[in-house]
Order: sequence, then C-alpha cells, then structure tokens
Amino acid sequence: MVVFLVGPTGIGKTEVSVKLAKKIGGEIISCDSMQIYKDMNIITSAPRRALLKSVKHHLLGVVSPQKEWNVSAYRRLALKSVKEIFSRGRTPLFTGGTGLYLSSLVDGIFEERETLPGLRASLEALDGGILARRLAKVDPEASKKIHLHDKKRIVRALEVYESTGHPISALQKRRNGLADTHTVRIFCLSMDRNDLYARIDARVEKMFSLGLLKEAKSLLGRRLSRTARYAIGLRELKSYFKGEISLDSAKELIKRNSRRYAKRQLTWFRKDKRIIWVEAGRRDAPERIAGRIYSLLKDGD
RNA sequence: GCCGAGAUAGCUCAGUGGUAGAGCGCGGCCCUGAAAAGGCCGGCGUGGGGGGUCCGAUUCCCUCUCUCGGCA
Repeated sequence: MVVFLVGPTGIGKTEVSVKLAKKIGGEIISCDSMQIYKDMNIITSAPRRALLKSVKHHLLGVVSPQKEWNVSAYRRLALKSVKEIFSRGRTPLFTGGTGLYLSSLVDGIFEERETLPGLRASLEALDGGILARRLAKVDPEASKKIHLHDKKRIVRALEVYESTGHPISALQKRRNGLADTHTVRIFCLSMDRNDLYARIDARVEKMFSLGLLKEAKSLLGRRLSRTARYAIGLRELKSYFKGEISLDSAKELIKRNSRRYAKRQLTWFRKDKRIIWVEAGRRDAPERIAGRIYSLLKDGD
C-alpha cells in the first residue's frame, strides 16, 4: 500500500505526517516541488531537524536550486524511494502539496524521448498567436484543450511534437501510475478557509522572524533554476531588495500569493474523487488528526 | 460652533432621473517534463438613516448621523 497525505500550504501536513508515519511504520517521501531544493528551508517551511530525525524522510533538500528540475525527474527519484522503502518492509507515505507531482505518481506521466535542446527557448521567443496556430495544425486535439493564451502549454505541446514527431495529445494517453499496481490511499487535510488563511498569514510572519530576508538575499545572489526562482517569497523580496516596494507590501504580497496558491491547490485536489477528506480543526492536535487517518486506513482494509 | 467636501462592492474610487461600474481584494475552474509556475471565468451591492419632488431617485431638494479638511 502507498499512502498520500496532501493538502493546501500551511495546513499542518508536516506534523501530521510524522505522527502518521510512526503509526503505520512508514517513511515519508516529500511530494513538494520546492522543498526538494537545498538551501530553501525557511522560504519553503521545510520540516525542522527534530522532526526529520524521528522518521526517515526522502527527497527533502536533495537538489541544488541552481539545477533545472521537473516532474519527471522528481517522479523517477520518488519511485526509487518507494522501492527502497518496500524492500525494508515499510510503507511509503507521500506528503506534500504539489498536485502535479501527486498525479504523476498516482496516475503516471507519459514518457517522452529526449526533446531537442534549445527548442523550447526558440519557441518561447515567438508570438503566442503564431504558436497557437501552429499547434492547431499539428495537434488539433491538444490545441482544443489548451487555452489560446496559455503559452506555456502551447510551447510544451509544440516542443514535444517537433522533438518526437508525435502529437502530445496522443503521447499523453500512455501513462502508468502507482494506482495501477498498488493500493493507493490519498488523504487531504481541509480546514475552514478563514482559519487556513489566518494560519498562512501567521506562518509568513514566522518565516520573517526565522530569517527569511537573509535566506532570500543569499538565494537571489545565485543563478537560480527557472523552477526554484518562482518560490513564493523570492519574487516579492527581490522587488523589495531592488527598492521597488516596501518591506510591508512585500510581506503582504507573500501572504496574498500564498493564499492564492492554497486556493489553487484545493481546486486541484477537489477534482480527484479518490481523495478522502480529513477535516483538521484549528485546535486539533496533529496526533489526533493522524489518529483519525489511521483509523480510516484500517477501516479501508 | 461656523464654512466647505464627502458618505456607492471587502478596500480605493467613477458614474447616471429609468435600481450601478473600474482597479485591487475575494470566489470558482483548468492543468501530463517550469506546477509555490502558467491560463480561464465570475460583481460578490438593502447606493449612510428618514422625508419630499417625480410615472420613476443611487442621481434633484430638505433633514439627521458620521467622516475628512479649513476657520474659530
């Protein structure tokens, strides 16, 4: 069995996951596109040392923020971790909030051959309308599905087509995930929206008191990958360091962007009907929430 | 106390004698190699209280309350 514990940012997954892992004899694999990076502990609210010690964690802080990274690379590492954990007779417990990472594991992702180097960059340089028309010609199905303005996905679809000679819409139908071969249980923590937003705001304040400014400054001095540089907090603080906005408004922006992110995560999780929702009251101790999940797991067997 | 300006969406504000918009905020949604990214959709409103004119008032008039300036 493979267990997933997901939920919006700031809801308290980390604590619950440790308690749950102990109950089920599990090891935690991070399912988070930002906590995978090194040197981004404060900005990603990565679990603190004490927690890491009590249960074995995988894929936290294992990639340089300067290295280009993506779902597929993540998936490869994650599946490797799953194998290792099984070989020890233990249970993998994925914890995190990155929806795409979750689906790449549960349902899989299509395997593509190498894309042509530099192709994406040269596509990106072109006008969106031209790209959209080009895609409509070579891959009408994908073109229909992708919004005209969603240049990122249009570029991706063209990149795949021009690299492989096959439309992405056809390739994407070929996917295999853990759900095809294993029993998969996905739990998502939920909370009253206002309570969640209050927690998010408080957590941003805490990040600042833990030294976010220093961490961000040092990160911004490096040549970050195009994934890592989009961590919430970095862009906002970059504007602050450049003197474009005040520290207060940077802080407010970080809070707002985190709230919006949480909202998008919830949208993503809501559409997956396999997810078992677990209400996390604002006064519920992590231990109690973990206990509830544990009993749901036993009932399901 | 007097003079002036104002009171419209969560906030800042626009506008019109035929029940109202904009930006931000907020809500909903999409998502298959950048995903904490990227994209789409939605006004969410007893127009400060009361009275009057009018077929009809958020818009005009009176009054009350409050806010902000200025003078005392």
